Amino acid sequence: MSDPRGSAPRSGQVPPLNAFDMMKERGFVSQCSDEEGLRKLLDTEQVTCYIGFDATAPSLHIGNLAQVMLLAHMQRAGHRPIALMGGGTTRIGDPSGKTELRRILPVETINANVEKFREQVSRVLDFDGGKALLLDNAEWLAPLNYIEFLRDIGVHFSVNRMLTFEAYKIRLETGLSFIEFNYQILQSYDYLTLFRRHGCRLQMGGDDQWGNIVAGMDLIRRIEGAEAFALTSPLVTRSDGKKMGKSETGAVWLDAEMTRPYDFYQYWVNVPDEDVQQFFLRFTFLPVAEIRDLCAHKDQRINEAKRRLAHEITTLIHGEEAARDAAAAARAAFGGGAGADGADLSGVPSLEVPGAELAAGIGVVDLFVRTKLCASRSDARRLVSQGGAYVGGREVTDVEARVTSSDVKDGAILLRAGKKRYFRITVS
RNA sequence: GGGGAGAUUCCCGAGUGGUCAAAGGGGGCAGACUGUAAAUCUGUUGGCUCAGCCUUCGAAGGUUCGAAUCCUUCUCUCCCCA
Repeated sequence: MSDPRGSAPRSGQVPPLNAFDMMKERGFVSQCSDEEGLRKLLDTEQVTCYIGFDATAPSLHIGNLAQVMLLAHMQRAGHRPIALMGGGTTRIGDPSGKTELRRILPVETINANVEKFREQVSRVLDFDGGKALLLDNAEWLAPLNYIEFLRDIGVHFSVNRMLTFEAYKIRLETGLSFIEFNYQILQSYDYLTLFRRHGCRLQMGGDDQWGNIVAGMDLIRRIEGAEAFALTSPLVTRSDGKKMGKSETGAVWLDAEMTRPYDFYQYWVNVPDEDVQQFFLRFTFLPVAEIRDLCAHKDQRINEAKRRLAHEITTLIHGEEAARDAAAAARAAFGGGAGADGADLSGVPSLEVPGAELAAGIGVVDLFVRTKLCASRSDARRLVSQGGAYVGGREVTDVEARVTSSDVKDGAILLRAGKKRYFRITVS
């Protein structure tokens, strides 16, 4: 249970017959091209399904993780997921939901991103023995011949119809370049290719992808005369209206360098009450009944559930040890009061400062800036004057105050900015 | 190709010669209230050697005692006509 990967489906296991209902129960279903048809298909055979991922950032963030989790849930239900990296389509840019032209990334950057994704997705999906596939659409998009493509694929697309899609309608107001306009055609071609090569018959994605997915489905019907399916999930939203995956400091990434495991863990602990169940369902593999149980309580006990949620997801992404460290650090910081003696602060970011320098004394303002707790000296002054700066548990009220060796406790100094941000200074 | 509109601080968006580091909203940060939640209220939100100084209003020049505001050129964006 604590290592979700441990219970991945074994080969030869008979697929449970209700993958569709599982998705529905866990909140993954928003729109479906043919609910009955898909349910029947999922009941009768192992279905290959895919979701595409952009390669615009050097790491997946937790919004993408929602999609990866859908694939993982499908895998556990006995089906075969394909994670398709958009190494090729990213060279174009998807206009869906965007109001501005996306800047086009250099090919080398895209390739590097694809490699990072490959590693991250492997943490959640089990690729052993072809139980899941990881592909890059650059493989078939890059060598495309323009004339042939127009002749074989382009003929099947009606510009009139494409113009009716909401995504393009919006962009029509502000401007839509020709290559962006082709995104849907390329994504459709992806689906067709996966159908041909891997027998993929289900494409999933977020609600914003509905148009693109359906277009691919149509293409398969026109060219191959075969039935394929489309299914979209509601975009993960937070009840407080904050953008999913955006923390105070920006997006929450899966990469430990970009978002420290401690912050990753804290993100989930700080989720609004109303969202806990929804996140459990989509981001963990816990049985639905158990989730309902965990989320049944209001008031303080819901925090219990939040910690469990954070533990499950952090374990999945960063491993059990990192999750434990993060939990311990959080307990130390919030549990027994800030900087309680003997607290385990290993998960709190830290900085080493030469003992000699400390002996001479360092201005609080300087120190807070050095820890990145404050963006500038002005910012640090502001923090102090507003009563949000703490050194070793004591509030600092004087901007001119200095931190010296006498502030060291157990070989370190714990700094705090506001209620939640901690930083540890160690002496060398 | 022709005509028109515009580029303002993290975002949106006021601002047409001094009282502008620049209204208002959003977001962020801090404080109060709490459950490391939400909602709400308050303060704050360019930088610094901080009662003062420096750098910002697409870019570069110019006019002026003084420019985000006026002039010139350039770059980019959008709209309309062809």
